[in-house]
Amino acid sequence: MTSLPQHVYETHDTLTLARLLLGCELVHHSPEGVTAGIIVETEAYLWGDPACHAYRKKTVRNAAMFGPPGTLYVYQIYGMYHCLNVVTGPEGVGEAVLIRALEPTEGVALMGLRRGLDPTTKPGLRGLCSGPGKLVIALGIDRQLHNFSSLTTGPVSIRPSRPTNSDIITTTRIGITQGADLPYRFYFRGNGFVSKG
DNA sequence: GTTCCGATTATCT
DNA sequence: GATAATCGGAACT
Repeated sequence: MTSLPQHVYETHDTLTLARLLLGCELVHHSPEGVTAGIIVETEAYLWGDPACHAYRKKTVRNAAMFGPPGTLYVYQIYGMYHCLNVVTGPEGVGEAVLIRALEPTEGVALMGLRRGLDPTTKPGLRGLCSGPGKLVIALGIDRQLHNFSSLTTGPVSIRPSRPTNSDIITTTRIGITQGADLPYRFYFRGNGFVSKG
């Protein structure tokens, strides 16, 4: 239950945290049970970065990004899915790390239930959390409940874990057109739970 | 006021 | 590989 202390979020910049969070375990203590997985893929969104939601101005949607580091930023994407971010950078500065994929460690059955996996066409453990929208569903993350939630005091937390692989690959980010050339995506080499690559 | 388009995914061909 | 599903900002008129 030893989760990352608040000062970890406060004393590292966004790009450092994007790499530091790899290998840590994202845990959600929900009423239905505990679900968790090791973070194996992240992306950084920085101040002044055209792909960052906080690039233009503070809105109702991106308000959580301007909160203190260690806050959750959950937003709806494509009108039907959600993405989970760890807010980074000083309060008032809109930066965050997008969690793109997890290697499931706890509550696998519950995750499968939430994903509505058909046993006959089950994608298996690998497809359970191998994408930002998928892991939000699998962990039971709800924007109403968890946007603005603190990773240090709330139901969703991050704790240090064994490094599944210390070999980190750096590439460009996925699914964006602005700032597409920036090397802000990080993932473990050879890890089968990464969304792509 | 209206149109366009995404930090995606499942389900086709 | 292509596309539908679906909605709130942003960028227009």
